[in-house]
Amino acid sequence: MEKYLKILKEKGIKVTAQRLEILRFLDTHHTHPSADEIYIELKKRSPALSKTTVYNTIQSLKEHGLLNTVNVDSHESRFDSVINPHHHLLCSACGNVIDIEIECPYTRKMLAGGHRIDEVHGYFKGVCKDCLGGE
Amino acid sequence: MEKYLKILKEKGIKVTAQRLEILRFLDTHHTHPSADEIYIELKKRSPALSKTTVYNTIQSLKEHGLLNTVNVDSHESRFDSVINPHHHLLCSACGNVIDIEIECPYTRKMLAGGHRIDEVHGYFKGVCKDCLGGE
DNA sequence: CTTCAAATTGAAATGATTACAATTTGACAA
DNA sequence: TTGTCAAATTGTAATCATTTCAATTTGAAG
Ligand SMILES: [Mn+2]
Ligand SMILES: [Mn+2]
Ligand SMILES: [Zn+2]
Ligand SMILES: [Zn+2]
Repeated sequence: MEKYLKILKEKGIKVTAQRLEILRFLDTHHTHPSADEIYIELKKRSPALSKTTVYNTIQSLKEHGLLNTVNVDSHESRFDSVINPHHHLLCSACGNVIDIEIECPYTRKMLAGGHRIDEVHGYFKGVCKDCLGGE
Repeated sequence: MEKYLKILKEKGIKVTAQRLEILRFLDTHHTHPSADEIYIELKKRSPALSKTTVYNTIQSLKEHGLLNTVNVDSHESRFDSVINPHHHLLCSACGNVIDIEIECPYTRKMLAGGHRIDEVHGYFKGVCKDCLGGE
């Protein structure tokens, strides 16, 4: 509650009820939701919410470094308020996007072949541990 | 010419003029073109070409392992007939997609945290060597 | 309380991709 | 060579995520 208000104020982002709700949702649901999933869920408690506001807020939070976009699924973007560098797996069985914490040396930003690297995205496609029916 | 005909026959893909042209274009232009770029370019010499055919052919070639999709640019897919595993950089200055040949241990498919990995995609965003104006 | 730039809203536009039905074509056999 | 037919091609229309836009509302400052 106060936590999100504080985050917005620290970043100098104007505080609105919609931004607080979206920020809270992302912070309490680490499921890498799409814009539509955020919209559907929050509209239950805030029926006046507009999908445009979801997109606007996502962009604002992204510009201030409070969330990252996950494009492992090419047909829609997903969003992640966990901003420490990590990779993602899209499970073709359950559709979930799962965090992959691997020690890839390129997880941290650096130079590769003379190019300047600003962002690193590691995307895997496969079948998650749970769907494999493992022990 | 004969090269592409041979490739299609070996894979058991029915040979058509459109498939030969698209395959040749991808093999001679390693620029990671979008479906629209392939369409625009080939339509110059084959005015009857349909964009649907470009999409259909891309899917067919992909299913037979003759091309990969590059989704470093979230708003449109790009295509690559170089099928050995490698990563990609999207330059925010010139818009080009450049191959990144790095020794990431996850370039080859393997298991990570109990999940089964079928595809590995490494996407970088930044500014390419040429646009940096470096020596 | 007033003010006003910024945020929100809903509707319309955009743009990549897919679905579909009619037409054409490639491979094969007569 | 010709006939056949499943598969490929084509153009149009539909889909769907995302963006644009103008009107309305709201948060923060004074
Ligand atoms: Mn994540
Ligand atoms: Mn490539
Ligand atoms: Zn799964
Ligand atoms: Zn460049």
